[in-house]
This record gives sequence, C-alpha cells and structure tokens, in this order.
Amino acid sequence: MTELDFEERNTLFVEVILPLSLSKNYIYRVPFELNDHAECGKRVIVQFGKNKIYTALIKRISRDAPELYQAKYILDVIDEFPIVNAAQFRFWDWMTSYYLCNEGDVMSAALPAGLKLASETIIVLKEEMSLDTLEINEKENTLLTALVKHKKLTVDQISSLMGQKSVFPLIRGLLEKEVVFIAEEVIEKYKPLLKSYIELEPFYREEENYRSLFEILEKAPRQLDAFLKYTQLSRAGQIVSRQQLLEESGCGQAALKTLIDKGIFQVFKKKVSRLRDENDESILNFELSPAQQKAHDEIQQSFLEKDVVLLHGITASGKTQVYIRMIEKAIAEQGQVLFLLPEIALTTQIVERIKRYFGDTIGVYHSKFNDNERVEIWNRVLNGNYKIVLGARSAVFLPFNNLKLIVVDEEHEASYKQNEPSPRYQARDAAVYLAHLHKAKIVLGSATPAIESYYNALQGKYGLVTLHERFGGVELPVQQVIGIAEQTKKKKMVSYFSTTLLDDITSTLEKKEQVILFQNRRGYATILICKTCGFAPKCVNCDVSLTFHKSSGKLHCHYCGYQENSMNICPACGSVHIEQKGFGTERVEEELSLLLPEAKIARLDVDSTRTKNSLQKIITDFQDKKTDILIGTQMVAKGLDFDNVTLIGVINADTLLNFPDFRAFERSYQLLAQVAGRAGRRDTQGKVCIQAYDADHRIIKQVVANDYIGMYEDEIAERKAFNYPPFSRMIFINMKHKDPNVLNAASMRFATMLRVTLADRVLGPEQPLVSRIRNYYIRQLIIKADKSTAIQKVKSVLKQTIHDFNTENSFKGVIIQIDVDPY
DNA sequence: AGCACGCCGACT
DNA sequence: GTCGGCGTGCTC
Repeated sequence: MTELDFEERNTLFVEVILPLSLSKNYIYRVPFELNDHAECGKRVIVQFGKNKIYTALIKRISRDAPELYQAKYILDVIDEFPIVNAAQFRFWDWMTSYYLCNEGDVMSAALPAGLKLASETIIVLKEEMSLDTLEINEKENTLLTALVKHKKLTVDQISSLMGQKSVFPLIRGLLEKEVVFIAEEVIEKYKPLLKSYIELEPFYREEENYRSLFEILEKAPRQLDAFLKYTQLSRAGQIVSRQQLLEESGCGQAALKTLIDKGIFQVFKKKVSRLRDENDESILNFELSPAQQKAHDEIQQSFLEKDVVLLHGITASGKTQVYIRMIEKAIAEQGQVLFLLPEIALTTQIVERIKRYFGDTIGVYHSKFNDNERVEIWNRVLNGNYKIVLGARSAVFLPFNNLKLIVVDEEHEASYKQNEPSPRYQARDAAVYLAHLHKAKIVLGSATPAIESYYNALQGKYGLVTLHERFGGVELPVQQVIGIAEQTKKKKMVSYFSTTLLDDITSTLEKKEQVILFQNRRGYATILICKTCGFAPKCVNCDVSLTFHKSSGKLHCHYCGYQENSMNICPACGSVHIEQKGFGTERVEEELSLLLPEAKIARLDVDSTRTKNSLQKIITDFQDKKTDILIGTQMVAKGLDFDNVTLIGVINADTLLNFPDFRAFERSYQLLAQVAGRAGRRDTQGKVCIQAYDADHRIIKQVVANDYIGMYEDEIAERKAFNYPPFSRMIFINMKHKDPNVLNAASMRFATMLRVTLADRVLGPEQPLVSRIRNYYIRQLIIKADKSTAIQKVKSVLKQTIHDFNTENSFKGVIIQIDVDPY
C-alpha cells in the first residue's frame, strides 16, 4: 500500500460541539500522534475562526474527510478519559430537538464553567530541569529562552512571539519532553483544596522518645497544651488538622510554629473536599407512619406498571421520609439517585436532613456553589463516588451512568423552568425523559401538583398516589379571610394591616411565638405618579415604569438595571404632589415597624439576600428567635420550616390573582396553600390570615377549604374551554429588534410564513406586556397546537421557517427566540 | 462568542 | 481628505 493510502485510511476526523450558540457542529482533523487519544466525550483544544482557541467536545469520530473544505487540525486532547458519557449525549440530543436550541447551548448549560477551558492557556517552564540531555530544536529553544525570561506565557503571547499561529504542536512537543507544563489553574480552572494537617515526627512516635516530650515541653505550657490536645485527638483515631488543633487547644500560632520548628510536629497537606461533609454519623432512625408506609407501597406497586408516579401529599405529610425509603432501595440495588429540588429549597433543612441520613455518598449541586465545587461534584458522579445527588434543575446534566431513581420534589415549582438563556428547558419534564433514558423510575412530589401533572395522572399516564394525612397528627391551621374593602369602610384598616391581623400579630408575639408576613412584591413603592398631571417616570431603555427603592433613594428598572434619581417635583408639570403607588416588602417592613416599634422585624427577598450568606443569616436569626417577624416575598413560602411560627399573614392576595397568565389562578392557589402550610407546629394549631380586596374569589375560598381537587376541576375545565395546556401544546416565539417598524414588518412576515403550513395554530404577532427591554422592541407569536397535531412536525416546520426567513434576507438583525412549553 | 470586513459621521 | 463607529457574516 502506498503512503497516501495509508494516510487516507488512518486519518481520523472528529465532529465537535463548541460551547457557543452555533447551529451546527464542526469537523476537525486528528493529527496521527493523537489518534489513540481521540475518543467521544473527551475535550479537545481547537482553533475556531481567526485565532481563537476553544474547548470543544468530541461527539463523533469518522474516517471520512469533509468534501467541501479542508478541516483544521485538533490542537490537543485534554482528557485522559471521557468526561461526558453516551447517555448524556443522547440526553443532549433530545434536549436540542425538543427545545429547538443549539447543541452548543446545551453543552454550555451542562458543563460547569470549570470544565470549559479558558482561551488564555498559560504555559510554564518546569523547574529543576536539566536541558542538556534533551534534543532541543531551534524553535523550541527560542520558546524556552523566552520562558526562562518571562516565567509564564499564554498561548496567545507565544503565538505572537514565534510569529506563527499554530503553536500547539510546538508546545505539545515540549510538554511531551516534560520541560514545560500547562499551568493547572488554566488547563483546568479547577484547583483542589489543600488543607494542612499535623502529625508527630516519626522519631517521637517511638514510645521512649514520646515520653521524653513531656519533659521537654514542661516549661512551655502552651506547647504542652498543643501536644496534649494532639495526643487526645489522635488517640481518638482522628487525623488532626492544623486548624482544629489551634482551635481546640487554644495554644496559639506561635506555639504551634515552635513545635514544628523544633521538629516535634510535622505538617502535611491533603486534598480535601470543598463540600462540607458533616461527619455527623447520627442516623435518623424513623419508622414510616401507616399512611406513609401505604403511600410508599403504593408507589412501588405503581412502578411495576408505570415509570412515572405523582405523589400528591399535603404539606407536613412527611413526603421526605417516603423519599428516603425509596432512595435506600435504589441504593441497595446499586443504582444512582437524582433528587431535584427548587433552587431556594436547597439551602434549607430538607438538604441537611437527607445529608445527615446518607452521609458522604451524597452530593449537593446548585448555583450558589462556585466552579471548583461544581467540577468536584461532576467528577465524583462520573467516578461513581456519589450515589445520590441533590440538586437544582441543572443537576439533570450530571454524568450519571446508572440512574435508578429520580425524585422531583415540589414538582409544580416554576423555577424548574429555565427561561433565559437557551436552552429554555423544564427540568421536571427533562427529568422524565432522563429517567426513561436510564430505564429508571421517577416520582413527582407535590402538595399542590401542577395541573398538567395531575391531569397526566388522572389520564393514567402517570401513577397517582395520595398522602393526605398530616404526619404526627399536626392540625391544620385556622384560616381566615379579611376583605380589605369592607374593613376600609369600617375604618378598620391601619396602613396595610387590618386590625384583626394586627391584633393577631400582637397576641402571637406576646406568646413568644413568631410571625411570617407575605407580600409578593419587593421594593418600596411600585411606581411614583404625579397627582397633578399623571406623569409616571419610565425607563429610558425599556417600556416599564420605574420602581422606587427607598434604601437607595432611587428609581430602578427591574429589567435592565437602569437607575435615576427619584423625583420630588414632577419634571413634566412642576407639581410637588407626588404619589407613591403600590407597595412592596420594604414598605410593609417600614410601616409595621412604626406600628410595632418593639418587634424585631426582618425582611426576606431578593434585595435582602444579594450576598452569599445573607439568606442563611436571615433564616438562622429567625430560627434562633433573634427576630420576631419575617416579612418576605415568595421566598418565605419555599422550603422553609420554622417550628415556632404560629401566624401567617398574607398582606394582599389580589396581586397574585390579577396576573395576566392562564396559570395565574393555579399559581396563586399553590403559593397561598404553601404559605398557609408554614403555620403551626406539633402542639399548637397555627393561624393564617389572608387579606384581599376580592375576598370572595373562588381561589381564596378553595385555599381556605383546602380543596385542591375543586381547584383542579375548575382549572381543567377552563383549560379545556380555551384550549390551553394540557389540551394543547404551546410554543412562544419572541422576535426582537431595535427598530419597531422593522420589527413590525418582520413579525407580520414571519407569521404569514408560518401560517402557510400551520394555519390558525399561529397567533399574533402581539405586543407583550413589556414591549421593549434594553432598547430592543419585542413582538410575540404563539403557536398553539391541539393534541391531535404532531408536535414534532410543528417543530420541524418552525425550524425550517426560521431558516427560510433568515435566508430571505430582507429583515436583517431580527432576533428570534423560541420557548417550547413556556411555563 | 469573537473577529474582520465594510460602509457612513466628526475630526487633523 | 482620514479615523473609527458598530452592523453583518463566518468560523470546520
């Protein structure tokens, strides 16, 4: 065979996914020397475009050279072993086609940033290197000389230094000769955490020498303290960390240093997990109540026929214990478990409970963790060290290879949906597919299931198990509705509070019990408005009124972050009569502190929890009873469990109900039911006080009556009548452009194009509620397809239409965003 | 995402 | 007459 034949036969080409929003993947050529290293799921370094370097991921390998262009070479293979497995690739494929996004979007969402290499890779010269024995060519020598001088260089710098753009083979050569290395923090932004530990020098480990220490240290009491503490800890079988020894012996840095300098102690470093493992061995011993046991058995029974089961269990029914039993079973069968929770619930007690129970086979994954921690979890799942992962929606992307069970707690939560950026996926639905992919079982749990989920269960698509008994016989709270309009007439409203609510608060505080107040809007006043001319300040970039924040004294735009000074006189007419309209948590807090100056009040909303630990602090303070009243938005309702709270007040329930969304009533019910569920403890019956203008609203009545089924029946009838999900499928298409006229024409044109095939399934274009954000005007089209329409067909038509629209070339710069199953 | 290429405004 | 604004297209 000729050399050319040989080359042709042995040249590999790889299709890679780039972590960018691109509509297709790219093909690169593998240099011979990397043939053995190229493998699906490994990361590679490639040059993309002029001279930008990215971390790409090998999706496919083939021997066929692309016909239309000359493929560039891969510059390097990063991984020794694949970091993404075949199941993940299938999951990514599904997500790409289901949510009509790009593979690069999915890759970006799936990989923690620490696994995506920075482009400015740093090359460092290895120390203590004798170059004499090595064969170094001229180019290599130039680079080495430069490295000696500069200590470290980025690939870009090397490029310009050498006057050539592809320097990776050169670098690679030096890497192989082991004269240089790639700085670890860059090849992998991930750095393991090292912790210092103390141990006795070997010499003193011998009995005789050990005893002599007591004498040696006799005149140095602090050093002796340290030594004694060390002895005590190590006898107890512990590895002693420097930090622990300092804290527990109280010997001080100096004494410890002397001991080390004297050669009595020695220090060694060890990689430790960044994730706190509470070495709390205490196993929670619990027995399932008969009701819980029954639910558990029913779920297992249901799993024989169905892969998905909906567990409808009211608040405080003890769903967590049921989950724990199921997790145990899955673990016993050598499988992995994914436990999904809404983001906010992850910082709270349920996590602690489960972590304490299962110890360090459990990983927790959510956005408050930094990259290093996330990479660590990724690797541990990959290596099978974690059997259980508790995580927010992005945990569906972890490299599971043997998933047996998925639990989606609070499955109705809107935070399972990612809205921005693409992929706009619903993690609960994605989890159902993920379970299917792994032939695993999945439980969706909620006290107030999403209408869609309950419908699926009633239709027999999912199994349905109910748990309607409060665990430990805790009584339901007393619920009271107060009509604000009526109370105002009777002059029984003080500021935003009815006298009933105020009295309840006072008497609760007198009993040394705590209160939670719920107001679903943050900030101080919603808007400022001139009483004389009606002028209301608006954002310069967006089509919204500015919100007044008292703490900053400024008007804020919640969409783009624009701020301007508040107005004392109306800029339009000069009037000084400025009215504040609407109110948020900040205002409620202020008013209440005027009415109850003695009470200690805290506020829990996005504004008060901006910094990393402030949320935890507010929660702990409340738990430790340092605060009496907690005022908050939705956040107070989610996943928090305070056992001394006996009164819950809803300041204004109408704000929820008046939302212009077909799910508004469902959401209101879920939220109010959840808020109400926070009241009461083991021995005391709680109280819930709901204030509303529309006190007769059917949803409020159903909340008070605890009538989920009634709410479901009304809602499902409504959905059916107006052909909303689950009776239809919806796809939102948002179009954006800086010029409203271009946008108008473009959106009309696009709608027309869609209607050719999809006819009256296309609605719009319409102006959304906020019709301009960051200077981009927005139009919305909605595709609403009933169940008989093949949705896959609709999606392919949509995809094709977008392609045609873009190539038609008459509306340049129009951005089209797609949201499948908006939520 | 970046980067280059390309066509219209305020400057030596 | 040029420098540079960012709109548009392309990257294997």
